[in-house]
Order: sequence, then C-alpha cells, then structure tokens
Amino acid sequence: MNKNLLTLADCAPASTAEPMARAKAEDISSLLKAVADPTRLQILAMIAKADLQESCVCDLTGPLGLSQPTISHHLKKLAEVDLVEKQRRGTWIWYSLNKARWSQIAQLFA
Amino acid sequence: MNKNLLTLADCAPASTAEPMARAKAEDISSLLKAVADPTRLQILAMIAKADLQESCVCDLTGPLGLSQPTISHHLKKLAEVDLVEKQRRGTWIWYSLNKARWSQIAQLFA
DNA sequence: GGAATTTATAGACGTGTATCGATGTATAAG
DNA sequence: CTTATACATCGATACACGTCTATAAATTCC
Repeated sequence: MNKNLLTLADCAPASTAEPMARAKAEDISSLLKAVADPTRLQILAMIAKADLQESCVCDLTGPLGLSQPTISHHLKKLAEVDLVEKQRRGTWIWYSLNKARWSQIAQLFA
Repeated sequence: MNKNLLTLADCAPASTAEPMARAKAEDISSLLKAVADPTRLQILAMIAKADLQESCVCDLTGPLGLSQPTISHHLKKLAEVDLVEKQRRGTWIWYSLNKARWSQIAQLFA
C-alpha cells in the first residue's frame, strides 16, 4: 500500500487529456473503501471512545450485533490499509487507531 | 441524504455498549462510497482541473477510456450525494464540484 | 417536422464483498 | 497434557456494483 498520498488536485495534470494516474486513483480508492463501510465506521468510533483507545474483538461483537468472524474480517480490512494496528497481550489482541493514517485522509479532502 | 454529518468522535457515546447510530454510520458510508471509486476520483480530479472547473460527459469519456453510459452512471452517483452539481446549457450538461460538500468530508477526518 | 448531437435509462453480465457457520491456531490455566 | 478462551481462516451464500450494448429522451439546427 502506497502511503505517499497526493491531494486530488495534485494528481490531475493541467492537460485535460491526461487524467489522474490510474494507479494513484486505485491506491486512494483502496484506502477510502476501507472506511466507506457503516460497520467499519462504527468499529473505528468504538475504538476511539474506548479506554486507552483500544478494543479487542470480543468488545465489539456484542454492541454491533455481529459474529466474531465478521468483526475479525472488518478489522483485517482496516489493518490492510494501516488504519488500525494490532498488539497481542496474552490471549487478547488489542486494536488501536493509526491517527497519522487518519490525518492523511483528511489531507486528501483539504 | 442527511447533510448534517457529525465527526466520528461525536457519534460514539461514552457508554461502550452503544455504538454509533447505525443510520448515521450508513449516511456517512454512502457519502464515502461515492468517493471511494478510482474512476470517480479521476472524474472529480478532472473537473477540478478543467476550465471554469466544470466538465460535460463527453469531455470525460475519451481521457478515461470509458463509455458514455458509464461516465453518466458515475456522475449520477456523485450527484446523488451532492458532490457534483449539474447545469444544462443548450445541448450540453455541465458538471461542477460542490466544494462545501467536499469540505464536509474533510471535517469527518479532522 | 426531421436529422444530428448529447445525455439518461434499462437490461445483462461478471466481479467484489459482507455475512455466516464450521474449523483451525494460539495463549493461558489447571 | 488437557481444557478453555480469543482470534483467524475457510467455504458458502446473497447482494451490491462497475461496465457494456441498446435504446430512449432532450435539445439544436435545418
């Protein structure tokens, strides 16, 4: 995953004949697709509000009313684009937000 | 489409048992889904760089290598979430960006 | 009114994805 | 070493979505 995102304006050259590079558009799209899911938005919000701003899988299944594999699936999607980070402590795996990555999204729409 | 978006932090109550309201999450998701497509990102970038910051459908088909119905389909998706606005002038329909809506997305990730 | 141009809509097809139940893997406790 | 708990992975299913061709609708010009 390319983390050196550009703003949309930077991506489209002045020549109207050349659109934003497809590869760059797909990189940004991958990142946004990860956030553009209602369940994942709820997950991110719950982590942000949790103690120490971290949650384990079993903290999320109950409130969201979804199975454990489904929550794991969503957290994997978020981890693939570096929006969350995982840390094992004993039996539990704690997920936290990558705020730098979060800010990169804000930059895209600034 | 609800335009009164909240930040993610505002949406999750302190009680860890209550996630962000599902309806609100789906509203934000709809908006982000519209942007989370590589072709639509390219379209938005091309409009931003065009003269008067507006484009018609036929300006986009060639550079993006897609059929006219496909471009129309994407512009409709963007219009449904108020990210672009359309204005007919004679035979052509000119699409422009809704910058206020764009800024609302930035606020979500601020 | 008829022809040409621009855009929208409808239908079809293939791909991606959210979800689940079932199962595998890893850590801790006894 | 066995059992229990937490999480990941697999396979299946149902639905959404991007794209195309074909066709319709709207506007302009003759």
